[in-house]
Amino acid sequence: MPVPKKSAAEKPGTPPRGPRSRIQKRNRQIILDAALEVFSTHGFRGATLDQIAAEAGLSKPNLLYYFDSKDAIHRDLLTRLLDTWLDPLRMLDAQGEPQAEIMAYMRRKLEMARDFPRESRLFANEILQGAPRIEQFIRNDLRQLVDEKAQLLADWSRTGRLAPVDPYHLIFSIWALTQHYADFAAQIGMIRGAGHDPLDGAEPFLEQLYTRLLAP
Amino acid sequence: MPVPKKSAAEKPGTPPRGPRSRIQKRNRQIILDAALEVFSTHGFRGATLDQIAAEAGLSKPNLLYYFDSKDAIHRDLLTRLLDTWLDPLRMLDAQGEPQAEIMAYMRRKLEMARDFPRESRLFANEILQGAPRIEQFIRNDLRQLVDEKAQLLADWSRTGRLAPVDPYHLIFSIWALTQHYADFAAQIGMIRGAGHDPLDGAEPFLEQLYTRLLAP
DNA sequence: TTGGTTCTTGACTGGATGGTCAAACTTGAT
DNA sequence: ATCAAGTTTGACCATCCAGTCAAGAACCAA
Repeated sequence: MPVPKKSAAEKPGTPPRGPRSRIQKRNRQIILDAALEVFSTHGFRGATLDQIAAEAGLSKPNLLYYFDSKDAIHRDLLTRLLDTWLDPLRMLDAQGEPQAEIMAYMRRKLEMARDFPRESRLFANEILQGAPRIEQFIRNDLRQLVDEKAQLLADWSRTGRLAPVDPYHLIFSIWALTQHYADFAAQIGMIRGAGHDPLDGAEPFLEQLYTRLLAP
Repeated sequence: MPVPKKSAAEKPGTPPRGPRSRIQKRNRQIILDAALEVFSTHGFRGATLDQIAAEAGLSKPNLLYYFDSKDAIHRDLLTRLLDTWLDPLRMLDAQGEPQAEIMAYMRRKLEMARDFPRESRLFANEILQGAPRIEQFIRNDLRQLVDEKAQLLADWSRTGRLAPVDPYHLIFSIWALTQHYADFAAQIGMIRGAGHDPLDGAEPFLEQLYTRLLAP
């Protein structure tokens, strides 16, 4: 009577589900980092597993030991991104001073463009393709949050604490301006010259722009 | 002694160079239109000739009868785009009234986002990938034009006809805001709901924004 | 109608690409 | 040191994809 092995993964080739080993953690992170680099510049279909493997310094079968498929890597990246993508807007505080709150929101978004340009480009690529993989996220989570904050902005305008301004376009304008510095960094860099940080002077300009717009 | 044929193209399979037949003109246009649709949503590497052929309602070999390669189609699209991409900024007139000139420039860019969203996304895709195919255009033509107009804006600011404002970031902000309505139309559409034109209300908002910024 | 030219396409090729697999190597608990 | 589990990879496969080719269909001037 053969003793059933207690061991092993449920499916062959599937890494253990529970707590991951040091190696698991390290290599998953290396792969995600490499994949972010490649997906964010070439888009999903334009990226290849060989490119990602080369970037990660691992073999292609090794990649597929840690992730089930190219799609799984991409899905993982997007999921992690969306988790934090909404935070800056969530922090817009109804109890705060309207102009200061909006300025702080703009500054948080600008920081994300500075610190996570690859994530920004990954997101931009997804939207350019019509957002096929994050449609539900946008229609549900993002839309609800924007509606809620737009309501808050409208209230602020109505009570005279903020200039009368279209709240949706105000939010869109912050997205447009801050993301531009990440997504179009290549263009800005080529125009401003090599020795120039693309974001130099961006914050003062945006402060000037929104200070003038928002004063009641 | 065989009489040399005067006829035929220089290379077999190469369409005639000179004046194109009706069919040539029509099919080239159909192909470019289909390719614009596909390239602008999937990027160069993410697009396939089969997709373009299906979109155009032609067979793949037929595509390659009119264009030498996938690359040639893409290059043709970019070339046509760049030809007109700079016009709105070129029209910024040193003789005009500063605020009105900038407003008119913003309006021209917004019109392009409305009328040519696919071209805008084609350009965005190219920049996201690091602008490999249009680097020379950006470093030379675009950079020179921007430097020249930034100089003009700086002069306007110095002589008090315009608020003191960073001229480069002023131009970038117009690019960012207007392109956003084309490139992120999918996102805006999902947030604002189905029955909504993404560009509704954009122009009044942008006028308000720049009116407040630019007043001396 | 005729005959040369232009246009169209089914069938194909070579190389890239996502993914599989079994064998080999490494690690770490005992 | 031992060995079972976890990790790595060379070789391989099926499919996709850009591009070719030769033969046939449509066009048009005489």
